[in-house]
Amino acid sequence: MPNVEEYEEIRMRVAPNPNGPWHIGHVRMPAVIGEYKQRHHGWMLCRFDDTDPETKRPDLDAYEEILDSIAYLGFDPDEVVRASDRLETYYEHARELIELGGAYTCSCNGETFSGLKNDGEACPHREKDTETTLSEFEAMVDGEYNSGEMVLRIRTDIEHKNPALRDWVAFRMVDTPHPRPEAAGYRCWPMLDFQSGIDDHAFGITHIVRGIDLQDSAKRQAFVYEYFGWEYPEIVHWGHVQIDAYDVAMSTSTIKELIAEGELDGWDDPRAPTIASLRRRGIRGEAIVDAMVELGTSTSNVELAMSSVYAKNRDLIDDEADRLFFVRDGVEKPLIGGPDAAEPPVHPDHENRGTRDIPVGGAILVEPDDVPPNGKRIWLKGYGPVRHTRDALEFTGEGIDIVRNGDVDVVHWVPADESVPVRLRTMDGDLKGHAEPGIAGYNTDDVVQFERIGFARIDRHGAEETVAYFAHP
RNA sequence: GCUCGCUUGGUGUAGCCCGGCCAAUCAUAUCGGCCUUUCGAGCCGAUGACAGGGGUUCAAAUCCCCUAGCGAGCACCA
Repeated sequence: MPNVEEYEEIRMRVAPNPNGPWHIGHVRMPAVIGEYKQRHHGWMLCRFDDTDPETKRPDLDAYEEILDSIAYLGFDPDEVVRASDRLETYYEHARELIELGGAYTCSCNGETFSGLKNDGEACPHREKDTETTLSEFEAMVDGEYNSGEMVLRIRTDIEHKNPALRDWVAFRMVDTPHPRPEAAGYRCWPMLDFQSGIDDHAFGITHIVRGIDLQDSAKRQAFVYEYFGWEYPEIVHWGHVQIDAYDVAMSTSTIKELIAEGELDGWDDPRAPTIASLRRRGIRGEAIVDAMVELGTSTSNVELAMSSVYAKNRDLIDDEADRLFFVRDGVEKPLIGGPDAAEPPVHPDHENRGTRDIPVGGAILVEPDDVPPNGKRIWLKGYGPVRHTRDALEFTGEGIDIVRNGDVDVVHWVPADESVPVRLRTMDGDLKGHAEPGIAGYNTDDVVQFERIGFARIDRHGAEETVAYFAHP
């Protein structure tokens, strides 16, 4: 953040549009702001920029879902507001701005004005007197126009060399009522650049972070700040984030469509690049925050490697995740000789957590790739060495040296009779298999490590099967 | 078309404002070794980058110019 030493308190805001649950890209803002707040005793506002009841229509559930996502990341905004509660404030500022000669009402249609603007020519409404503008604006506020009939424009510089800054729209009419009952009566809505500009000043925001798509916003808002004699906050623009490892596009509307079409089970489908999905997979918010913070705030577009998130998460959960065996597509083999049970450790780094006692029975399941060729040995982890003879595995009783010498692979296994059917949901689809009986003792939200496969979160124990979500290797 | 911005290894990042300490930092990734009854973790090692070209300077990743590539805005979306 630039010039932090010049402020007593760094005040930042995250300004989501509540038009759906968050995907991974959305959390970059709260992650970075939240992290900064914690490091430098900053202040965080969550302001819902819900000023478009029509094309980016707010989703009433999203307000809470977004706050929930922020909490999941580990942050707590100091204040939460909704722009749709603050219309009167925006109107007041608009009136003041009109008095200052900074705005005028305009009834040009979009195409007409666009043409004039691109030629650097003013429209006839620009020279209206203040009284007319004021009364027309009140008529806008009172809802006397229909959508498209009248807007309030900021008077900037109609010949500005950057056409994007010329006399932009501050308020427009929207016929569709806002979904929030409290705001449903309003028809005259501010545009983002106006609303956001007013609010950033009203809340004493010192540092704004936003995407490069809003590069021109500050330049537009600067005209308003100039009229009011305000000082513009410090600003950081950053590029877009892409996430590798996902087939599904990171776009609220795309995900929404895929869910509607049944391609995805919901917002928490493991294949969806959403916060709900990561959460269900047992990935900690902190891991996401760390990875996001590492991306920095460069203006170029960046790609977040999920492996980076996984590495962070592994650090966080490895120590407490108990070990379990899970065999995918098990091949059943009779087991001849050897002990009746195995006692592998609950966690190899923490002997004091004890052992898992796995009954062996007369046969076990191993993964197809782990079945050794006839006559060759494998070491059943936590149990001992066996040799593949004809169609069975025969206990040989050799010492661990055969593994140390590199001759024998160590593989995981489960008893054929007493194992639990498990469906492991992954980004690449569901895997069926069997886990050792001890899995029944874990509850929803527990994160375990399936040895030689990876970490997973226990989702539920159903009548037919236990469901787990795969986090990462 | 007009305007604004960006470009450091596979990925991300530090450095760039205020040129030398940068034969370029750290992380992740990949590969190899040690350790290990797992995947992981740990320890050790390796791989690998200043978009290209000019200029200024004793000295350029850093300043200037050009080229290329990428991105954004020019909405009564956020």
